[in-house]
Amino acid sequence: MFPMEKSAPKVPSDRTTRDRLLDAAEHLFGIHGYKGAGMRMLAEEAGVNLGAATYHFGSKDALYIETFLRRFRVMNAERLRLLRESEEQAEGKPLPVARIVDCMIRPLFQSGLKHPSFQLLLARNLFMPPPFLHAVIRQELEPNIKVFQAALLRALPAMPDSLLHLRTMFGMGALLVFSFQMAQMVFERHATFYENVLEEMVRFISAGLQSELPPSPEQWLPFPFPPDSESR
Amino acid sequence: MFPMEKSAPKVPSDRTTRDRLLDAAEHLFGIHGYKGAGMRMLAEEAGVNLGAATYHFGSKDALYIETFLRRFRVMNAERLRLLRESEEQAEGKPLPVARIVDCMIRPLFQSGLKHPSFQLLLARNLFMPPPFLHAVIRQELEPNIKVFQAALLRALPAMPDSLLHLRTMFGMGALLVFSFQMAQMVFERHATFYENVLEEMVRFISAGLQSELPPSPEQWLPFPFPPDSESR
DNA sequence: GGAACATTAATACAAACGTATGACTTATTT
DNA sequence: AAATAAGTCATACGTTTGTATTAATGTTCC
Repeated sequence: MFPMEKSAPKVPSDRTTRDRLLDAAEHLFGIHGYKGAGMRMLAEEAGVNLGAATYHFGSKDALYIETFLRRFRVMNAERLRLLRESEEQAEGKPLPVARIVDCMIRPLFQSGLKHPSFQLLLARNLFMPPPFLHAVIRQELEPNIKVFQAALLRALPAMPDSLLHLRTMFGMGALLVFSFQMAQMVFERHATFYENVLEEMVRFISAGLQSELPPSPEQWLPFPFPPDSESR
Repeated sequence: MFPMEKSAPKVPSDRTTRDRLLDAAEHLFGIHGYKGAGMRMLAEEAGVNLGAATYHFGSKDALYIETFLRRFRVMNAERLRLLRESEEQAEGKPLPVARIVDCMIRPLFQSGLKHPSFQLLLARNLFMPPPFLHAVIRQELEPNIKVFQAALLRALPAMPDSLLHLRTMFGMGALLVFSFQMAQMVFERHATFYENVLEEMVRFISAGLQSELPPSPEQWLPFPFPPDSESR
């Protein structure tokens, strides 16, 4: 029933079918969304048989999750790596806000230039993940968010937690929507000076984060990220 | 074949079936998206027959468009009204950036409190509209964007067009994603001090828009809004 | 009151969906 | 070389999809 139930030394065999399926899934799920891309469509684009998908992944959901995590994990790891590297260079001193934001954003830009389809998929899923993905994303993203929040709090000691949380979410929104648009530009081969755009985005978000504190004490509930859409 | 081909003085009759269908569509399309909500689901929630949808709207696409435009139009009109009102009060002097941003954002907050389902629908469609909606949105949004861009340019005369355009887009992104999350909070009856959040968002976006100009001349292509997803 | 129309209702249809199955071919192992 | 496993393939099943069709029921006006 399942591909490697016993023995199976190192998944040596395919390396083609399975990966071609993943690539096709990344591409088509990114463009059409989870509901918009059917298994037959994927199989055709990948040039494999319809049954191959069920064989290698078990179900559409599982394929979707795997497609998403494949790059999401390395992107998050890269984010942490950059931040740690910066903090080592700073030798104990709190990092400037812009630097922290840069560490957060840069991997997304880099990944977007190499894998625009994934960037579409990513934006889709951070915005409105299908229900079965929601927990996965949260679990994968949570440690990341914690670390960056902590770094920002060190850089902005006067800012209340809840306010920073809200502002971070605004920044995420700007980043998210923009990355979606950028992916389509990359897709259409509209080469642009993305380094400039990245700098500009860092400036925008940093300015927002550092803007003056509100006169009245802020009062609101925490907004979860990402929100779960299909829940109702 | 069609409901009011001739005579048909004033569409007097229903006022129930048709509107119940629109309400159900707003609710379910908002939550599940275009692909996620089927005609039978809508009919059941509205408490009407399946055929009624085809009869009153012709097709699923048409129903979707009408559901979207019903509130989108009045929201945009309200935006323009607020801006014009502010400009009259200013008597020729350029408005402060924060004021312009407020006029842009406030109607969305108000609408979100009254019609959270529509807010979900709106965020969905501004982010990744189904292909058949793309042109509609663009046409409806274009004059609005022009007016606000002009007002911002008057407030920020030193800023190059392309930079303002990019920063505006960042702001849109923050607004968009947040409105999606807010809608779900409203849904779950988590009453919060939304006026505070609104102020905070105005502050964030205004700070981003007014942040220092880049040292090097910016160079990039214009990013379209909204981007068309399904196009590839 | 009956003709003309507007609306609702029940049912049918072809297409697309995700998944399951069993036969066939290729690899790997002993 | 035989045997076992891994992978590929064509095909089929049961749902669900959006829409079309046709009959039944209200409603309106002369």
